[in-house]
Amino acid sequence: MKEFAQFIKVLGDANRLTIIHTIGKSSRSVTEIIKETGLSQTLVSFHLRTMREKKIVTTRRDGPFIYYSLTAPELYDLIGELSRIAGFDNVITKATPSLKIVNQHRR
Amino acid sequence: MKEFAQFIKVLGDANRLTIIHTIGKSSRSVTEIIKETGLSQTLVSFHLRTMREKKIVTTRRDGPFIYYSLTAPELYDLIGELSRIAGFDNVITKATPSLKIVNQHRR
DNA sequence: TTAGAATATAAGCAATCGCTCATATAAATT
DNA sequence: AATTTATATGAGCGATTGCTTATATTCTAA
Repeated sequence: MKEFAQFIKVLGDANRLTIIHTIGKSSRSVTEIIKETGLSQTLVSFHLRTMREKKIVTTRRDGPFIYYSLTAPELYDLIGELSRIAGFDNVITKATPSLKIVNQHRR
Repeated sequence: MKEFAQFIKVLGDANRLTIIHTIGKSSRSVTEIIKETGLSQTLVSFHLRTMREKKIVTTRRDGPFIYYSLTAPELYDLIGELSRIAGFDNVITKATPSLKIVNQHRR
């Protein structure tokens, strides 16, 4: 039970949900995730690690790129279902990551 | 998105999942929850509050008792689904507090 | 073999979380 | 009215989380 709770807890973060949304339909490289979410490289790698450790995502290397995808693709729709019954009108499939770019910091 | 993430985060706690399991099929008073989960009164009330605030549970008063139930009953099965696809063999519908000890030894 | 991309990791810190203790409120019983 | 039962709440705490900064690793190309 504790283990399952931790699995859910990892899902319960806005940035990680954004990443899940990004890789949900088909796998994406880290660079692509960074571009599409507007999150910093370090932050994306940071979150990918914790999701990797909980087996939420898996990786495949292709040359210099590492592609991330959901370990269980059904998870994507299930989160959509969850947002629906929780009264959030399917956040996961609607979320617009482009809005985040505004919040980004300059280097 | 942030709001939805917080909703999920509240689900990601072993004691709260235990409580959800307890009230999942039909509503239970706080006293019943305490008995069935083995958690302290204060801890149960504490968790019920955070679930109330996130609208995960709702209450109905009957005399001195306050009965708690899931705001969206489908949540119960959905969590079961989630545990299944996450590879936890439907923790929510199987785990009773007494079984928790057993499950720790298995696996 | 060096440079430059792509990605990961460790350390440190503020914010949040989960819990307990003590106390408060509300309804039922006497 | 006083007591008992049922439930809620606030304050304080150690633990965990999410983030950033700085640095490391891995791969490709020149």
